[in-house]
Amino acid sequence: MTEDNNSCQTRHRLLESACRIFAEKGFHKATIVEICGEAEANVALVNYHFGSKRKLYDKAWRHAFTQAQACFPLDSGLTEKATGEERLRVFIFSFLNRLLDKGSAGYFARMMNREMAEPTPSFPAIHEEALVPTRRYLCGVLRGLLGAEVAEEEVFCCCYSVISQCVFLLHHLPMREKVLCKESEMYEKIDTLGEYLTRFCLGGIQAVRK
Amino acid sequence: MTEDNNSCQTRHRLLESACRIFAEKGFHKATIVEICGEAEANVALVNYHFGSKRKLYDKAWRHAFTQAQACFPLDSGLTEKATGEERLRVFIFSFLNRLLDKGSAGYFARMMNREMAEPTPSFPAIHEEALVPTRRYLCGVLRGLLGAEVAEEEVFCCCYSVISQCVFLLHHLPMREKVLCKESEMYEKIDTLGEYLTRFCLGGIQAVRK
Amino acid sequence: MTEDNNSCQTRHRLLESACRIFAEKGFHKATIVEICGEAEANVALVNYHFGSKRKLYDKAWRHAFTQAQACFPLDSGLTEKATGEERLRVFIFSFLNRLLDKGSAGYFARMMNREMAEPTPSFPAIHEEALVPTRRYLCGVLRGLLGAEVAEEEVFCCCYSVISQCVFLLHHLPMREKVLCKESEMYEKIDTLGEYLTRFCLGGIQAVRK
Amino acid sequence: MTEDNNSCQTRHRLLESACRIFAEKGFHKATIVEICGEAEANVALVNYHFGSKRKLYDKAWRHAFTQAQACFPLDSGLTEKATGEERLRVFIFSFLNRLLDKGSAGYFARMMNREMAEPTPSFPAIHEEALVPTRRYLCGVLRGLLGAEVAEEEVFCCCYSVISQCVFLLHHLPMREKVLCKESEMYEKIDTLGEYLTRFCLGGIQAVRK
DNA sequence: TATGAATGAGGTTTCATTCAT
DNA sequence: GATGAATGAAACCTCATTCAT
Repeated sequence: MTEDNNSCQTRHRLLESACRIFAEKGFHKATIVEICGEAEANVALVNYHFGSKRKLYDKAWRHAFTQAQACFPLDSGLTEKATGEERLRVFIFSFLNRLLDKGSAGYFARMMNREMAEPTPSFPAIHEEALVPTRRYLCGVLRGLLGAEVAEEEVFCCCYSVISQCVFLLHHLPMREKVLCKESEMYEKIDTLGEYLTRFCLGGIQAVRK
Repeated sequence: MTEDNNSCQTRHRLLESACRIFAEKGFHKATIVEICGEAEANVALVNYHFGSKRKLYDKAWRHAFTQAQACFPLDSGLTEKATGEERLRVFIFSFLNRLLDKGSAGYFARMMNREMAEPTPSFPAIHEEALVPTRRYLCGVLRGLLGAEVAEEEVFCCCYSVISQCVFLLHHLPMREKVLCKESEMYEKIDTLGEYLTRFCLGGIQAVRK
Repeated sequence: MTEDNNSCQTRHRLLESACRIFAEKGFHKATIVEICGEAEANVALVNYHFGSKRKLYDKAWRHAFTQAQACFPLDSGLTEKATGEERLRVFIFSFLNRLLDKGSAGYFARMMNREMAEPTPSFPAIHEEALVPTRRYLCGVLRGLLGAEVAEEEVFCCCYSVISQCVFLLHHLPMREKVLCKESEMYEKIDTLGEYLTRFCLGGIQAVRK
Repeated sequence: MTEDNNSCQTRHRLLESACRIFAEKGFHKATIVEICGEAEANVALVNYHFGSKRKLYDKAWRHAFTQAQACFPLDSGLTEKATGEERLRVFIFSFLNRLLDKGSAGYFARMMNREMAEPTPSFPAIHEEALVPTRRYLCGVLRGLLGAEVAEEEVFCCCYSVISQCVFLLHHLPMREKVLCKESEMYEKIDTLGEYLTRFCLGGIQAVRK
């Protein structure tokens, strides 16, 4: 936040618009004209403030990631004494919140959604700075549940199992928006959903542990 | 399929190229020039034969879906006496094969990968014709495992749990290509992976059933 | 000429306009819009026919060089028995004509004028294909005048002496156009000028030969 | 030069940067941002101090010309008794030094190199203030060598012959940088080169004089 | 004097689509 | 059926210049 000093309002407005529009349309379909239009700024200002569309995107995903982390920490409210099950539950709920938030805390997840299907040149940096740390945290939680004798590879697979089920919801967002699939209304209720996922995953983990 | 009569070779070549390139690059980044280049056809022929890029895409995903179904039926090799567990295992393996196939049987899955993250106007039709039937089949399998007293909603959730874990692999393909994440090498082995997923999902289902 | 088949008139018009405008304004100040305007063609056609502005330039200088060679061959009218002095005179006159021609035979020289002061990425190819052969021809002529015992380096210097004096005229064109320097009116008379240059250079060559 | 009072350091830094960058890239390819970047000044200051890019260029070439004159006077070290040949030799060496100097004494020559190929609106003033006086001086030297009965026009031609051969070297600099033409290595040695040019020109002059 | 921000015009390129043959 | 040429809209980027402070 110190380097992105908001001394310039327009610059900040551009960043906000960029986050929203990149999240909504992805890097390629988002246009500078649209971002500037929303920020009520001249198109040349993107290049003035950020250098290029790509560099703006780099600032934007970092900005969005910071907001997601701040709003929904992965270990929110956990004490040192929390059990592995509690840690997993909290992770799942935090992750779901990040994924389903319709405001600025959800921008990063939506950007990642596109990034996975159609990576931009920024992907390696995103992976390094945002995805790997998250995965590492979850692996730690899962190791606690699986015990020491389970192979690292299986911890890793469980990690993907948990994440994939959460992410698929987001993956599913456009489907729901387009198709209005009434059966999936329950997905709106994060509580119900989180409980279900926790239960399912704990069952799966149990089975993996043998 | 009768209208797709291969009376015209060029038209067929265009369709094949379109499948490959739409699968590789997605609808938006694929260009007509490239598709025609690969098919050794004139650019005007896309519009002549199909009307527009969008209509070509419509033919292409259907074509790709047909191929995926033909190569990897979801109930491949099952007899009437097969248990629920066997049915689930076969589903997972078939689905994984569709997802990871590098040839024409994998085109549809890769198109869907993009379609989920960035739906085109064709999405509703795809959903209706391809995704819903698949989901319905899997729900049947899961109902057999969960028993009659479990709510429909929970069957539905399990269905998403199974599918999401499979799909995430594909979702992860570009990431793996870009980042060369060595830890996930085991994902190459469909056998190992399928067994893992079957075990994890059966555990999860067990937990949901209580 | 065989690959630049003029089967397409617009393409040919574009090439002609490009030669004229690149010669007049140089690569950087010439704009695609202007070239297409003169050729009465859509701006996208440059990229359609040639791929990019740079590739158009590549076609253009080659086209212009071909025209210059065809109009004013360096050995125009020489027989096998021609003396060294006659060969030098013919070279100087041909070269002057290429430099001072106001039509298409002079385009290449004017392009080179810019290319020398501000080389484009095409320069190495130009040098290789156009400049080196010309220099090699003149060096042959000069070797005949200087005799066998003069060092290669000195032949080379004389070559530059001859060329530089010719080229400077062209170099001087914009000056004349801008300043209307009446003293230099004689430069218009290629005859007078060519005789002067021949005399001066022969004197210089004599002095170098000792 | 009194108006160029160095009361303002920033203004002076801008002028210095402008000289260097205009010499390196020419008027058109040099950008205000780059000049100001090198001078560590704000982009608005060019217009504040000089009015426009063009007016900055006007100050710059004059500044550069002054430096060239100060470093390498055309009659450096000559006494009143010096012969015409000595005067010519000194002129050629001074001129070569101005052309080939890599520091600030060479900026003007490099600006002229571009100016000749692609004149800016400043050209008439440059011609009047810088080029004509130099030419006039050389004509005086040549008149001494040619004698009184040779026509003014021929003195003028000889003047161009001398200058053109010198200038061509600079004209050739970018070519040498791009193409690494090893044959011309000797051109690096100003001594060798100056002697050669003096000899060649004296021979030419002799021939013109008949 | 100096600054950071803002502007607008203009440039190249890409691409789906259409036209005439 | 098929072709090559042509079109126009839209995208990103650059840059000299100007404004408000």
